[in-house]
Amino acid sequence: MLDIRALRQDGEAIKTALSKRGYTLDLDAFASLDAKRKQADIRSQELQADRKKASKQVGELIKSGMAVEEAKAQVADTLQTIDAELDREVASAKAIQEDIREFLMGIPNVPQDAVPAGNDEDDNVEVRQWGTPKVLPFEPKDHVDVGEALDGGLDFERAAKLSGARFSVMSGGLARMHRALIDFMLDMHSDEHGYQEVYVPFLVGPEALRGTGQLPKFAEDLFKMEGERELYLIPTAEVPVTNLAADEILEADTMPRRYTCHTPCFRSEAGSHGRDTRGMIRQHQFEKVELVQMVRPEESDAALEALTGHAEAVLQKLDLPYRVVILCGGDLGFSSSKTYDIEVWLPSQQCYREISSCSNFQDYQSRRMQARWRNPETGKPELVHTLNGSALAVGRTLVAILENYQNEDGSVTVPEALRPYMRGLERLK
RNA sequence: GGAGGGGUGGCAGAGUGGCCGAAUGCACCGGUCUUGAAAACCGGCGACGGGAGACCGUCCGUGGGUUCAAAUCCCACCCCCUCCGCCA
Repeated sequence: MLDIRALRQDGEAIKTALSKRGYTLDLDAFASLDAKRKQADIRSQELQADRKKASKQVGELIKSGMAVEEAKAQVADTLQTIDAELDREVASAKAIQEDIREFLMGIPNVPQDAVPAGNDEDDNVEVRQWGTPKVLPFEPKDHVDVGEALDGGLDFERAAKLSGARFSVMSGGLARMHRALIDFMLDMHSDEHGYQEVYVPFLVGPEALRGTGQLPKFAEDLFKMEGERELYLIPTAEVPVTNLAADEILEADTMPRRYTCHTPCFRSEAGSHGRDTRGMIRQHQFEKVELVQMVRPEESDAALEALTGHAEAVLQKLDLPYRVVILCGGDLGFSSSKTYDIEVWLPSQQCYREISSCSNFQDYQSRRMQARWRNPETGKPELVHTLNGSALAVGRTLVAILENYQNEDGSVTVPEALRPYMRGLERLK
């Protein structure tokens, strides 16, 4: 959510910045809502103040010895006049406040200056490359062919029997490698990058989803539970982990907060029919190790660079070639002010595919969820900046390993860094 | 599932109809003292919205209600704790 004061003061500048992401901010609508709000606010506050004064007067009269009924009679007329108008004014003030809140909740975050202009992923700008795309001395198979050929490997048909399209079953060595990847990533972030591992609920209420920005606009992307309680399957650990700070005031000496968390993620993929239907690139259920940070505002730019580096470190240890791109305005997520995507090399597609997304949300999420810290310089609670990134999407990491580490005989070499997590196993056959 | 207790400022905790946005303690900030620090003492110190400001309004888990007046009384819901039962 944007700061309403900023919108009043710098409406035009914000509108211009938002146009970079293809969003047209209706400043006239805002101005008229805000004017209406102010009018209703002032009027209802006057009435409330008058009413309060009259009530106090009754108390004072009684105390000075007047009979209760007599004291009430003194103000009866005033109260009657006020009451006639008050209910209406308060109700309309409330309604307009709510309208403004909904209006604000529907505006995406303002892209930073560094975000390049552009409409879609084709306009994203490469920042750096790491490693050299592997050239295999044979025709590379894609991860589906590699995985299905393994002894106990990938099985999409049985997954479909259980749950339909976009699910997978893994077994044997592949299932173990999948689990090993999670362990490997969590250990790395805890031991080397200074994150605290957390375990969180996989079902959350609507308030948490409003806090991070999935609701109210993107309900169709979520799986909603049946039952008397309104609960949703999390689409990413970002939701429960970032909301740990909701409605809290963090002490400065406990910051920055850095959390790493493994969860399954559930996405309806409502808007992506026909895209990536083959294999496990785009699934309704997948595992992800997430990094989340809550930092002082002046530290968030540097924190994004560091966090992105932490995600990159996983690929470096696994020796998987990748590149980092900065998302253009049109491709930027709703709540983000700046996002780096990390894309891993897939030999079968001869291109880089997204495996991580690292974002700085600045105070956009924290304002929605009222996540604050006590600034020692001012003594006041101020909004924190939040960031997160995948480090990494586990399923896609597995895809990248299957493709980049495949051998001509159909076996898959286990990346060296992963072997300690797989009891020394060197090959999947 | 049954019985009871409870949700108040950053934390702890008082407050059972008007003088309460709220005692007190801790924490925090400023000052005195001190070579410095600690201690002691003095003062300050909730959040949000509006206003140039004086100020005004809202907020005591949430939502309704009673009343001229609600943290305080009534109703519903949510959450937490204790005991019993059940259970991975």
